Amino acid sequence: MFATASVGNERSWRTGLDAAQLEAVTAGPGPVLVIAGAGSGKTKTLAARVARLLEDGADPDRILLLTFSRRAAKEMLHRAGALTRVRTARVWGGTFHAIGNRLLREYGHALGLPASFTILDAGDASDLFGVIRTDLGLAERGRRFPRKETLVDIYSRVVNAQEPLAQVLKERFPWCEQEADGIRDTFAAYLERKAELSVLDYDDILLYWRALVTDSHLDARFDHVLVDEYQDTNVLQADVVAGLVPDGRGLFVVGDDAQAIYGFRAASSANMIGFPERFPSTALVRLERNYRSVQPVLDVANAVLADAKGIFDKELRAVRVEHHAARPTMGQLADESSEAQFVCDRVLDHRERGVALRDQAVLFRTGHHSARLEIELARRNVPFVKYGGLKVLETAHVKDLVAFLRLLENPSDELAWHRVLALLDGVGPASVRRVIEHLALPDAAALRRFVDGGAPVPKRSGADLDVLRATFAACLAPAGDGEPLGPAQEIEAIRITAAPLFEQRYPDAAVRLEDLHQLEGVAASSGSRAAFLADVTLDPPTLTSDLAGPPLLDDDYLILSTIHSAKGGEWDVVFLIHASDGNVPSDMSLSTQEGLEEERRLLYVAVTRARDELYVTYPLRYYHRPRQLDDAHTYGQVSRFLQPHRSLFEQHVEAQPDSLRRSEITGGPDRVRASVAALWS
DNA sequence: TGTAACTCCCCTCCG
DNA sequence: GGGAGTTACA
Repeated sequence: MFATASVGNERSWRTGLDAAQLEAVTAGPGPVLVIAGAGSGKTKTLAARVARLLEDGADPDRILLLTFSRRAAKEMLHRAGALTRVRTARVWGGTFHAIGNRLLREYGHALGLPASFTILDAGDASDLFGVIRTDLGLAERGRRFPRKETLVDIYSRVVNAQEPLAQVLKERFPWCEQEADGIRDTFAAYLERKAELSVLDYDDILLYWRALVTDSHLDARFDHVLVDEYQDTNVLQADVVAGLVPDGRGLFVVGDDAQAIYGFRAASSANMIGFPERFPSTALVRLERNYRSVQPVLDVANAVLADAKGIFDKELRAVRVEHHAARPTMGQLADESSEAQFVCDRVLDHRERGVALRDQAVLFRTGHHSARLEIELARRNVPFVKYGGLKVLETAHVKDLVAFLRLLENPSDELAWHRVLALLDGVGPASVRRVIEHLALPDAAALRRFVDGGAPVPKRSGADLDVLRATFAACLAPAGDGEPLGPAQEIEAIRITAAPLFEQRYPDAAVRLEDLHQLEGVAASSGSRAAFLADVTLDPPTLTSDLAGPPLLDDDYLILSTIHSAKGGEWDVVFLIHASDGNVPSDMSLSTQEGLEEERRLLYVAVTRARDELYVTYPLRYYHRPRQLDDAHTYGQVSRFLQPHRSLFEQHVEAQPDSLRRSEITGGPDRVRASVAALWS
């Protein structure tokens, strides 16, 4: 359908490209490294490159486009499709994890991987570490063995950065160093248990994929590999890429070291900086003209980056000529409620003046920073979608549902049994263990036997047990015509039959069951149960149903997003809220210089999302004061990265409410007075 | 012995 | 607000 765009209006991939973009698009087969500043037409360039390759006769099934979100891949292929008559449907596009998953299902047998494996999300992985931690007797009283979440973090760091455990402990988890032996044991047990359960975690997908491209002797699967956001790849991902195209022929990567914001996931812009050395014949192209923002916005971005360390010199210059472009606004609000109201008011103002809601975005450092705003938006009936933050998969009831589905997929999945059986009133870890022993896992027929014969649970759990058996029975027994149920129908059956279990567990069961209802739609588009489970693990939909409700397709809605999830996005009007020191930079990142620098780049990413107007706001006062680790930072004061550059903003200072007593001002009255006084001195 | 109830503590970013 | 750890009860 997109191909029609070119009919009668001969649009080709060359249309509207500037010299540098054209150079990148037409550069030889590769290796090509494109260093693309913010707003320099990176997406357009990648899309045009794909279109050009297709027009030159490349086989779409042998083109791979790796991005950081499924959304980005979709958008790029959509745009490529509009630039050529060749169909883009068969081009491979997606995240490293999604593509890795797909390839491992197809070729994993070459590595001896089981045909069907399930994927552990971060929560499952930490549950497994919790079990191991207890089994090995490391959770005993009075002992300060790392928490299961910490174990996952350490493990993931070791794997993703490919650093020895001792080094990781020393540099990043010094308080765990004396437990190194125990940690080593848990890691060994973790590997064993994953193999027994036929599960892979997120890191395994990359590890096995790398093994697939480096150790096995499969012929090259792709002729062209294009990678977006290359500055945010880690060692493992860079190895995968290099393995896909060993001599770099066909490789095209795009990145911006000033936008490297995934250090916590072991990403390193060293991959990008070192690219020309790894691939000596690299053609280097720089995209430097900013087409996105007006100059006053770029002035702020440049100021933020000017103080950065270890970044190539960059000075963003606006191509757009807007003589009356306003300066960005810095809003100092009395408290979080005022901030939410301020943002709502301005959003609605802009809409009145013709800027659709979907051309506006509100960005923040962490998922819960939007809580106040979400309530205010819901109160005023302003529809919104939120990216980032809590994912549906991380909520208890959805994990329950997924556990049901995982058992239907793989009846030997012990972790899923744990979760499902724990729904029964009166059943705890001990009963679960008994049931699992009774079921004699692994056994493909275990679920059938459970439905037919029950299981040893305490007497008072009997009624609940019957509900559970009935639920599985409803999923196993095809309705009437013998056609097996699809994933959506299974969810429906679980939601309805197991409703009593959810109702006794969750006081707000009605809302949660409605969430499950919503998931039926997602499942319906996934095709198979296995595909749905992979989708929901690798590309979890964000949770929106609780307040404003999921916007209807084609509806106009405001975008709420963490800064991380906003990467690659752009909007006419951008609000950055909670821009206080301690939030941006986050107080958790202050201990190291590299952490601090990453926070600076994060702010840079946020600022450069704005086309026309930028608002940076922060509340003077938090009623629930964020914790303060030391005196090096305060809340209620604007980010240290912006403090010296206040003159680049219009100032909006809200009067303090009468109820605000001097002693209550976060950060101390003197500092606040000084920051206010700085406005007119 | 195992579960429920209670208390305390800590809270990032993502696939 | 939720998870981990501890105590009280069946």
